[in-house]
Amino acid sequence: MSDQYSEQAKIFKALCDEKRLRILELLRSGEKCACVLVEILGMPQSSLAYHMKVLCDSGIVDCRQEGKWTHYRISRDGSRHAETLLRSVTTPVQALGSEDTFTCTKQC
Amino acid sequence: MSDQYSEQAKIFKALCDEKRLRILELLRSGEKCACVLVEILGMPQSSLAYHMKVLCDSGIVDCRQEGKWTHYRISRDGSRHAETLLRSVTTPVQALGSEDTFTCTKQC
DNA sequence: ATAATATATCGAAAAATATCGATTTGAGGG
DNA sequence: CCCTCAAATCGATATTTTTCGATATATTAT
Repeated sequence: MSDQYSEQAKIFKALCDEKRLRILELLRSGEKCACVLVEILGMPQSSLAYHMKVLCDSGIVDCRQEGKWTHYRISRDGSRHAETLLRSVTTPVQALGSEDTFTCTKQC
Repeated sequence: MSDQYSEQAKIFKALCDEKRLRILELLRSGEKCACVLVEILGMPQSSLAYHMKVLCDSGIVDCRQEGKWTHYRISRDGSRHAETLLRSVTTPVQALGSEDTFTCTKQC
C-alpha cells in the first residue's frame, strides 16, 4: 500500500539531486565509464559510486561491466517508465473512490 | 549554470516524497480544500501546509484562495512542464560538447 | 472591535540523504 | 600467487529535508 508510494518515490528521488542531473546530462551523449565521469565531474570516486547506485536502483540508468571497468548509460525502458509514472501521478481521473465523496465538516 | 540543475531538481523533489505522491493521488480526482486533505490524511495542519508549499513551488500544483479556505489542484501546465523536463533529461543527444570528446587517461 | 476559524510561517528537533576517506572486492597482468 | 587498478561498500560526519507544536496572519461572523 504505502510501498507503492515508496517505489514511485525512489524513481523521482533519482532525479531530484543536482549532481545526478549533471551525470544524466553527460550520459545523454552516450555510455560513459565511471572513471571518465569522476574526471569530468571532479568528484571523489566514492561519491560518484553513491550517485550511480541511486540512478541504477531507480532503473533510469543501466550499467555494464567490462573487465574492471563499469560503463553507465541511460536506460530507455527505465526512462519511459519514469515518464509514464510522472504522467500517471499528475493526470486527472473521473473515477470516484470513497475519499472523493468525502464531505468536510466545514463549509468549504 | 548550476542554478539550472537546482531549478530542475526542485520539480522532481516535489514528486520524491511518499506523502506528496499520496496528496497528488487525492488531487487527481479534482480540486481539494486544505481542511479536507488534513482530515483524509490524518496529518497535522502544519505538516500538510509544508508539503503543499513544496508542491506549489514546483508548479505542479496550483492553489486558489477562497475566503479563508485554500483549494489545491493539479496544474496542467506544471505537469506538462515536468513531463517535458523528465523526457529531456533522459533523451539521448547526438550533439557533442567538449566533454563528450573527453579522452580518459585509462584504457576504458 | 472581538471572537472564531483556516492556513501560513517559525523554530527546534528528528529523520533521511549526501559526502568522502578508508577499506574491501574483484578482475587482470606479471 | 602477488601486485595493481577500478569500483563498490563501509562508517563517521555534514547537510538537507521533514515533522509538528506554537504563533502569526487573514478572513468572516457577531
